[in-house]
Amino acid sequence: MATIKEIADMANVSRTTVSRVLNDSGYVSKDVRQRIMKVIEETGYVPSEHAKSLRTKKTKVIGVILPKISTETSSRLVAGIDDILSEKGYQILLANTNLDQEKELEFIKLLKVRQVDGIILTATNVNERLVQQINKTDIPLIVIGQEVDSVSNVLYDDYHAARAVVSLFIQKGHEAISFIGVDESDVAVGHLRKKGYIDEMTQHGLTVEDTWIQKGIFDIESGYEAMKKIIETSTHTPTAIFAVTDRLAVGAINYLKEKGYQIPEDMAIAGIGASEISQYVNPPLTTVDYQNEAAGKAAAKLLIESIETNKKEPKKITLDYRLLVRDSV
Amino acid sequence: MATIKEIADMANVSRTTVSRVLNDSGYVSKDVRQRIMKVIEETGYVPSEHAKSLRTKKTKVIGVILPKISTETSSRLVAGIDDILSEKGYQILLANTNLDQEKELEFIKLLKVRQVDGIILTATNVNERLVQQINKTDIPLIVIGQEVDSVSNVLYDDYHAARAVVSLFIQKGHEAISFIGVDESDVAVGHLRKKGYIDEMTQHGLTVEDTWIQKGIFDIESGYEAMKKIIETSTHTPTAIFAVTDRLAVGAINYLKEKGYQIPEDMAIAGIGASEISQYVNPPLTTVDYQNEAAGKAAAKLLIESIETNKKEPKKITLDYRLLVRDSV
DNA sequence: TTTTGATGTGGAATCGATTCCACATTGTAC
DNA sequence: GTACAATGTGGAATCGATTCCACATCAAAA
Repeated sequence: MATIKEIADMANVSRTTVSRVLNDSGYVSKDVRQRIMKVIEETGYVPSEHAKSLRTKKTKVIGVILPKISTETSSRLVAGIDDILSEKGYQILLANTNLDQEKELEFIKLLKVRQVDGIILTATNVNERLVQQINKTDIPLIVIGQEVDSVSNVLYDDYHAARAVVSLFIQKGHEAISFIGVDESDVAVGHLRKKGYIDEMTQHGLTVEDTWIQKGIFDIESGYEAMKKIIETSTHTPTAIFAVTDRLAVGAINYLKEKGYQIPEDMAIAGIGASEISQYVNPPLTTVDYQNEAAGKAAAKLLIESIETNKKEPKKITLDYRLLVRDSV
Repeated sequence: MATIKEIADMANVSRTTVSRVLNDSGYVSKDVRQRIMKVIEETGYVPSEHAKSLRTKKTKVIGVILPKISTETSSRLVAGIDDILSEKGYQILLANTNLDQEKELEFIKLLKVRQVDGIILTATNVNERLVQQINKTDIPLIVIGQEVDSVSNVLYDDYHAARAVVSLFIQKGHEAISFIGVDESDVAVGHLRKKGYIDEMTQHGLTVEDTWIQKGIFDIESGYEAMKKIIETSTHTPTAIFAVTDRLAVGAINYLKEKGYQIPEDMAIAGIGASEISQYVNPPLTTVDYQNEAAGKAAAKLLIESIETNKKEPKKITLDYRLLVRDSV
């Protein structure tokens, strides 16, 4: 791989001049410029990014920290991010925490060392140490999906989405509505969606039995188990189930079908996420579309803005959701 | 961000010595080592990757070129790759071609410039220019899913998988088996799977009518259209459908259901890919599991081996497949 | 006592770019 | 004809590490 010096020698000019052509800065005469261009063409020379980064402190790389790579949410998000970023000549450096909280911290450090121009963090739960680490990071950083005061966020409207789902059930005449959630340390999915559920119920004067609220851990299996618990332990069997993710809902459906329940006649059910399977379960699942790709795009745009203008004040964007009403209610 | 010089000054030693501690190479006395360590601790110093890369020509970054980010295949693949890579301290730099052939070439160049330590390329179709570009790349490179002579490959056994599916149909008594494929410029998915289909049919002395073979373009919609064509144009309506991807199969199912066909009674159907929806369509789809995650892992291992041993001879790995027989046949 | 080899440390070149400054040439206005 | 700005080019420092080589100690071997 050739270097700028070699190009300079071949074109009989100094490195400075080659550099000028490369970045078209400063004055270079037509003649010289063409001579240099020609040499560059012929040799297929491309400047080393590392040398450039070392000097300029810019890398054109954005670090993206994900809780898990192989989920629809993540891959849609990344698709959205990449869509905007690639347009602006940035590339994505992937960091997969595999739901390990420690790794979030580690990766932020690692990405700093690599001098990425910016970081997009999809956080699951936000603890004190993470916030500290975020605050002492001078690299532009966007957090998706969870609120962190000091930086820009792209947020889903978990609270209102949850209320909308419950509201739909109530409209359809349901009163005994049960809930499958996740741990509340996940503020967005665990806490806010639950709060939406509780508030909507309360506002309509509906009571919630303790056994109607169960927890899972994001996978289909635990949705099945949660549903089982609800059915087996409730004195009043509910007539509707609100699961905070589609996968949990699918698990619940599996259990209900196994026990001979008709959906939606015997039990209505809805999830959140608009995952692909939600269309193909039987009956098609009512869900909320969070438009992750749009979220990714929004985050990328925020980040680029922040990088290019070097502005500090954090912006908060709350995205729209769409309730997809299908046959499961 | 501190530099090695500052650390050296604070510890009253030379940069050389600090570097020695950092990489534990050469001789450093206990005293000095501890003194330096202490300063490093206190300042939270971490060496700049760029300066390091500039000097050592190593980046601990692997470029991964994907045809499309947000597909199950890709995300599983990446998950597998990351699994192995992160263990060895490598990170992934993502490059998404969005099915644009030109971009494959571009990205290979770009990744070179960024001096990645290796490249994993998931190619869709392999043309002359791509092979040329690959050959003149001195960076270790693995191609997944398509055969390229000069480099290491991780391959799916498309041909035999296709035969296995067709064989299953035949076993179940089907003779009129039709085929929904994709363009044959995609050697693996388009050509090999078709060849497997044809060969298996021929070997059993079964004839294939022209109209039984239709093409789609990887999405559900085109599966629907292909199925429609088969039904509408065939003089002999087939009794089984082999679609080369699950999505195509799902599209076909949608059409068949719409027209009142019972699956598998009136029409048996199978796909390839073991995508998540394949479990949740009704009836569950018979398909082939290619274990993409395993493929990703295999590719990553090959790549690391190639990087660390600096060996050249290309290796070919053909992965196992599993036929998942479900209610659709 | 001298040699030798292991141990310990620093100086300075190097990687491949960018960029500040100095200097040279040309054109234009007074 | 002089002054001054605009234009064009190169020298050399710089970014932050690694690494070759030289040099200094010191203990054990000859």
